[in-house]
Amino acid sequence: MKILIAEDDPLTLDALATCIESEGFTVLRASDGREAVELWRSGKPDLLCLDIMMPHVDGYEVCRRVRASDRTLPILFLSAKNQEIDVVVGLDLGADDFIRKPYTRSEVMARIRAALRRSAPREAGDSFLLGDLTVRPRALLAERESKSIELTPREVSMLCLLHVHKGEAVSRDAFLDTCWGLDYFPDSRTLDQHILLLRKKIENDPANPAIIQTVRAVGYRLGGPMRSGC
Amino acid sequence: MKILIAEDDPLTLDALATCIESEGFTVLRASDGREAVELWRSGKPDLLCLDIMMPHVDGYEVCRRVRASDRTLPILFLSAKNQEIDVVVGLDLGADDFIRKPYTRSEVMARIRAALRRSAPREAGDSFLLGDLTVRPRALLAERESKSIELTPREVSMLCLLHVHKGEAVSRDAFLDTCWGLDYFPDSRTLDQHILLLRKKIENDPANPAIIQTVRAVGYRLGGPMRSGC
DNA sequence: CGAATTTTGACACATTTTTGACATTGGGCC
DNA sequence: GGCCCAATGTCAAAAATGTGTCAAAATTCG
Repeated sequence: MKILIAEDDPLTLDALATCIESEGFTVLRASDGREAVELWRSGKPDLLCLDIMMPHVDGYEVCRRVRASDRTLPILFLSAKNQEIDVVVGLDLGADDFIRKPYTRSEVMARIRAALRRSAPREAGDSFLLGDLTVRPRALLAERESKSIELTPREVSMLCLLHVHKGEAVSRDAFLDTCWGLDYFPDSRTLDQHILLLRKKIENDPANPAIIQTVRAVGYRLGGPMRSGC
Repeated sequence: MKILIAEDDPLTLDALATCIESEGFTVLRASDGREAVELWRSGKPDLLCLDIMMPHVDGYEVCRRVRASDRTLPILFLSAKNQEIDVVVGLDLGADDFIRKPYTRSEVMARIRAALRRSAPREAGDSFLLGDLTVRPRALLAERESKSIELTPREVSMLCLLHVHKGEAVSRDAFLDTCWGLDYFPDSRTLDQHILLLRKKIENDPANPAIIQTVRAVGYRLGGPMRSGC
């Protein structure tokens, strides 16, 4: 993991860098905004720590330029500027966090860890939520209020497919392609049957499915209020 | 977008809620940790704001429980506790941010916006607006004020056709060509019938269609604000 | 072998699509 | 304006289609 630090005061820069390196990260050092942008382009860091006031190009401007081509790279401001308006400006420029001086090493590290954690790609096999149900693919389990429901590999595979396509309908063909062999096209009730069993297992009221909704002529879709949907 | 606030001081809770609501969010209010967990399960909020010190179950514990089944929901701590160790504990529990008192409204809002922005890499994709209606073709859904309307594939196809030709009339032949088989020429009421059903589903007042307007002798066209001077 | 899982076929049921009959609307024409 | 005609709106019912459900058979796996 590479972290870029842009800070014009050599002492502060060094203190920060030492601290971050001691946690096992690689540090790229920039002493002004221009250098920061160059290093960002050449060094491919995983996270930026930017001071606001720097020669040539200030931290805001660095943030703006980076965000123009990378909307997900974690960017943290570290600054003595203490007006909340600056915080608001910084965050609304697309920064992920704004740490005011005086800060402690441990807080800076905690915020860096938090930012990196968020940007880490989710692994397949991680647990996820389906309504009030927690699905743990690797354990072949679903849990509701600490009650466990055993699942078969195929059932897990179906739930994962639905989860991956959360918010949209998943066609019956997609189910057969993904959860069965590709060239499998029975004119049969196999898929319906599996949906039926799944619903009996995981729905509170299998007769009125709240989790697995059917989309006639297409397939199925996850129900419930979608988070992050606008 | 729903935001859950857990805070045991009624005055603080109310001030926060008012502020957040004024930015257009829906607020779920919890006055202790237990309530917060219940509301989280039932209300499906998009973000949590947690006070640390609360009766029954404290903010840390709420965070722990939520993170046990949802690793991506944005969680912000708002607290008077001012030791950086608390900040570190909070963030390392998986929180996304930690805002200390005294905070300003604008900073809280900026940090909420930042957290929501990160959690919504969700590409709105191909969903589009029809008046006050959001159409999500891939989900076969339309939404108005968070109420879902189920659509059939044909209805989606018709709405998409109208949307593609937004601002101009779409001929009946075009509908039949695109949404039905090409060489389809019944002297029948099929198309009218489908328009009728669609209007019943999506129009506020189906008798006076505001979305799907008929263009006599031609076909139909999307309503709403038209460019003037055609 | 026995248990769990998967598949199949038959049937009922619900929804969508189409059709035909009839009412209503709007525009051109006298 | 009033009339006529074609285009569209509306309804109810039939036809077509897709799913839910069950019981039983087939398969897999320890």
